[in-house]
Amino acid sequence: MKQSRNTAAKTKILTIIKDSEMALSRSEIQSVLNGLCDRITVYRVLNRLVCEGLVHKVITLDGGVNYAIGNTESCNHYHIHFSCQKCQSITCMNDIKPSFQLPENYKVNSINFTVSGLCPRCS
Amino acid sequence: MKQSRNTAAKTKILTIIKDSEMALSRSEIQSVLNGLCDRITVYRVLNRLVCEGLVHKVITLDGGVNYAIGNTESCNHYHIHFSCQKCQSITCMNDIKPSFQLPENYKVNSINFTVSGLCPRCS
DNA sequence: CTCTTTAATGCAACAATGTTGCGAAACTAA
DNA sequence: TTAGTTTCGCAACATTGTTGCATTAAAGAG
Repeated sequence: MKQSRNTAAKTKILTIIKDSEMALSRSEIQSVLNGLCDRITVYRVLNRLVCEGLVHKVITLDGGVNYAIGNTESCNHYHIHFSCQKCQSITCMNDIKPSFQLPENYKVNSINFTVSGLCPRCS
Repeated sequence: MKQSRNTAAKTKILTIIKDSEMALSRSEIQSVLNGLCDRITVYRVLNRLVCEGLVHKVITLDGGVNYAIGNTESCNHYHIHFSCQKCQSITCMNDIKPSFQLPENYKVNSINFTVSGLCPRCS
């Protein structure tokens, strides 16, 4: 395993994600960076952060990829993402676990559950 | 509202989706078409089929867009998609509805619930 | 069956996302 | 300070998805 370094880009991007209440896309992050680094570097930093378990991906209803703070494992297991149709925000609802019953013979590894509607601010 | 026509491409694509047990991507559909029509036409046909409520989109865990037979409305409301990590198949589990409890003030419109793991054939 | 209207198609062009290779820069440990 | 490795920026490329425009074809009217 490669040793990872704390570069300016990585630190800044991690801070941006940490300070955001909602999951952000690569381009949203990029626009806050004010040219601190290249587009490709943002992709690579995000991949590294996901690998290192500091950040996890959130897939939006239309297939967009967003990033939020937190470990992928704990995230994939039984928590809900809320997607507001008005303000477009994606929020991790860490405490809410859905329940469901699959037929036998299906082995569950992870789930991705996105609920779409109106958040408290917009409703 | 535009009047829709039953063209060769549309008929063939609808048949492919109907006959498939799992949700297919644009490129998978394309490769079965054997050059019957253009890439752009496939996109347009798929969009039309979704508009007409004959087909619905399924977003995979990594943000890919797949298509499966059936109405979007009925699909978005409370049914699960199963994604097999081995054979990559995406299956609509029409009968299984997850249950969950959101905080007050959240208004739910639709859900997208994808469970990932091993299907019966692969486990 | 032919004509007319309008939807559908193919092509070119474009935009956005995401990846890879490579040389240059920067970090870290000795 | 030096050597080794990681990260960065750039160029290039692949894939997905959309739009405008001229051409083709479906389907109803006569």
